[in-house]
Amino acid sequence: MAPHKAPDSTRRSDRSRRAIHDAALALVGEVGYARTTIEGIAARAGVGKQTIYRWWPSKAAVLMDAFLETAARQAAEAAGAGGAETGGTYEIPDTGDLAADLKLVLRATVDELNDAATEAPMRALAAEGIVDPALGAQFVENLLEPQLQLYVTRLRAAQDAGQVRADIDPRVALELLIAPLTHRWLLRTLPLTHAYADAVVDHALGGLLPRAGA
Amino acid sequence: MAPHKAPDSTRRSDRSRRAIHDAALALVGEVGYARTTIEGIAARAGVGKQTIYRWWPSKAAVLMDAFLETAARQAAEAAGAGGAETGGTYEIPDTGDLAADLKLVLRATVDELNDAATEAPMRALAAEGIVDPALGAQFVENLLEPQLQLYVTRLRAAQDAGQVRADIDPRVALELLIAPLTHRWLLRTLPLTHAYADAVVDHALGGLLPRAGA
Amino acid sequence: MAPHKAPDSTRRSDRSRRAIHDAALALVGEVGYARTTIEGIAARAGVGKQTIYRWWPSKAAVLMDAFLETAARQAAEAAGAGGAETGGTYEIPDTGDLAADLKLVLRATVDELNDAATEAPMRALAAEGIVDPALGAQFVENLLEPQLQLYVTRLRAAQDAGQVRADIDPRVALELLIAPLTHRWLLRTLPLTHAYADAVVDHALGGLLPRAGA
Amino acid sequence: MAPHKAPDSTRRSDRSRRAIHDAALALVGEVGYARTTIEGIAARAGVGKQTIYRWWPSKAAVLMDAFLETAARQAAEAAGAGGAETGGTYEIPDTGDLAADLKLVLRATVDELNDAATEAPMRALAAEGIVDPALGAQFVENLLEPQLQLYVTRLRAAQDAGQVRADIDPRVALELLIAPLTHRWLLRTLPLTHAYADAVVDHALGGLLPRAGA
DNA sequence: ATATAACCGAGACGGTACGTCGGGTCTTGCA
DNA sequence: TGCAAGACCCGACGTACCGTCTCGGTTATAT
Repeated sequence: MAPHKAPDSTRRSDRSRRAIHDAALALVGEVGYARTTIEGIAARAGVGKQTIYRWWPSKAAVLMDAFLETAARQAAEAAGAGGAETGGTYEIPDTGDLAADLKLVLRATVDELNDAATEAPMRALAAEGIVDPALGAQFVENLLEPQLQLYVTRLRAAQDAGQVRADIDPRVALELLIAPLTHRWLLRTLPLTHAYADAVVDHALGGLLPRAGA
Repeated sequence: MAPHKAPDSTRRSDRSRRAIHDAALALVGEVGYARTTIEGIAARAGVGKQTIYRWWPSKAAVLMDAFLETAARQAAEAAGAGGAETGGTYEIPDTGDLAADLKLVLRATVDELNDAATEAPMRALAAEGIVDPALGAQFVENLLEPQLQLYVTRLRAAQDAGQVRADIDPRVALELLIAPLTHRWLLRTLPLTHAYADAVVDHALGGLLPRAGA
Repeated sequence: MAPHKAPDSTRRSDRSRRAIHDAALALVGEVGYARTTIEGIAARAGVGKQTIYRWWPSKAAVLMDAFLETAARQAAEAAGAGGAETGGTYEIPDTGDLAADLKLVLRATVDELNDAATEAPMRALAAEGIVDPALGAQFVENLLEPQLQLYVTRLRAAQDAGQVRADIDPRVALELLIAPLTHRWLLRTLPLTHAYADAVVDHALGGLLPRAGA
Repeated sequence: MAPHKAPDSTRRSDRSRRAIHDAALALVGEVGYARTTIEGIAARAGVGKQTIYRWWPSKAAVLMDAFLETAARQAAEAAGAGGAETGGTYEIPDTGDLAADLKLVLRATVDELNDAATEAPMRALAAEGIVDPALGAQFVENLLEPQLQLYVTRLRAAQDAGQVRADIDPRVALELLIAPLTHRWLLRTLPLTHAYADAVVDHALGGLLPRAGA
């Protein structure tokens, strides 16, 4: 199990790391994931191929890293800017009106998913994660799950406030809200709009069955 | 457009077509989608590479075709066998108990998705469709949408019977039911079980908000 | 040793045969021998590939046939025109002046070899014959040897007339005259000119050694 | 011109170069030129195809290189061995008896041409050079012309010694001697023997015309 | 202050697969 | 049955990238 020469990360060139991230994201955006190659990234970044292979195990890993870095930077900026993020990464607002809060957040999510700039690499990464379990786990753990936890938090708060039934499992509830958006985005079955986000919230909150009082 | 010599499909070898389908499915199952090559499919099928390139534009298209063929055959058999399918392709039962009917069908879906035999090619196809819009559209149109329509039908019947509120949009409702399963399957966030299917049905039908009468 | 279905040559389409010859010669002239393909010949001749494979064993054979046909036609025309040919195929003149007669014929040969129109296919055929003994034998027997025999005849006549030494072997003598031209043409060592033809005749007739009487 | 990335020849692998030469010569000898493929050479040499394409433009060029290398090595060995070569590459002997010297050398040439081991690749190269002017020029310049110059030297010496007429053009004379051998070898008209070499020398030296003193 | 060890750019290397071309065989439908 | 058409299996083409491997060259500690 010789680790086969672990490179010394203290001597790693930050300049190269950044250039590789940038080149990878740019190329995926321009020509798509499939036609993005390690050689192409290296050439574009002005970097030797070995420098990529030394630090990443695969093309997908490079891209993932680039994403995580971007996400981290954005989070840092958000935190720096102080305020609670909307569609971003920070926290779901709690105005007391659960429906309104969820619609706000899910509309922001819709906008984020519909953003042309990030769509290609995002899809590529998701697709790769679907096929490659290890990468998928990383994707979920680092990018998706933190977001989902925000919903858990918000829903628990709503339960505590009596706005959501106590026998609801927040994890299931959150998937009822999030999954339909993901579904439309990934599979492109129907357009992903604000109206749809609203409808999802309304249907999920209200349920399908006739209400006793109605 | 691109005339580029359309081959004469009346002279196409059915033997080869079938062999290619079989080889493609077998290889994807055995070594995974990424390591399945056109060359490998051709060799396994005992066929010239050109025969694949003559009739399909890509590896994904071959696989899609193989799936459609399989699905069509199963549908034909199901129709021949007469009965209403459960997890299959035919029809959602209507016993009058919507929750029970949905749980039955969704549990079957869970089993289908968890089937080790079809998982690899199914994931591969889905992933490819996520990145390639044309393929994705074909995937949705031919494999997914027909299934979804069954839910629309069943939900409308439930509405007519007063078991579902009239202001519910069946399309949205169905996505509330299906999307969470798809979500767990594609992203592998948490295990996809019968219990989860049941929970989804219960949460979706009942809604998150406290019921007036409760 | 079943001849594997000998085709019935009485039912052969003369139209196709000619079209194939023409297409073959045209293509070799236009794109060169190497880039001339059986498929290309068939397409150009408006003929099925099988029609070529039915009657010829190889691309070279088609070309050879085309040449023989052309040569035969020219010979027929020459014979019809009555006169003795010069550089052609018929007969070497005998004016009593051997040197002059040979120069006349060899100059005509030079012109023939330098003819741009026939050069490409001629070279191709020669080259193919150099590598493929069977084809080479055909080439020699049908195209070259008949020409060489004319020299034998003329040289014997010269011997009979006392213009050439009796101990000369006409076969060797003829090769002394012809081979240098062929050599320059095939290997492109130096330009192939009338002056060279004359020089070859002079050197061969006079020999290299000092003449006793000189 | 064609920038197209010139490879850095200082980093070229000598091991590969040699292996490719050897494989090429071996294959041409074993299966003939036409059935020798780049792919086959690469496989036999244990080399990637790209390594061949990186350094040579064509199969013929590989073979030519292999020949030149072999010839150069033999020349070096001959030079090292010190002595004057016979059929080889070094020098035509001058014993004062021109006829005998020429017969010696031409007989050696006959043996060389009849050598079964080198015949196939030699013919292939010659044939390729006949069709491809660039390759032919290389063939002539590097392999043929150096040999021919030896004859020029020897014939001039003979002229100086009064053994050959002063009005003889050594270049034409040499072709009178060499071309007939080449002719028989390339076109396989008649067997190429020592006796023929002798006859060519005798006919060329003595000439065809009756000698004054005879 | 200088060795000496790493990362780094560059790119040649042995490979695998690509998508295309053409070879030679076989089948179909027309004359 | 000959023929035009062209699908078929196959082998090779020349190219693109893979991941590994040298090669100098530049840093950047550790003597």
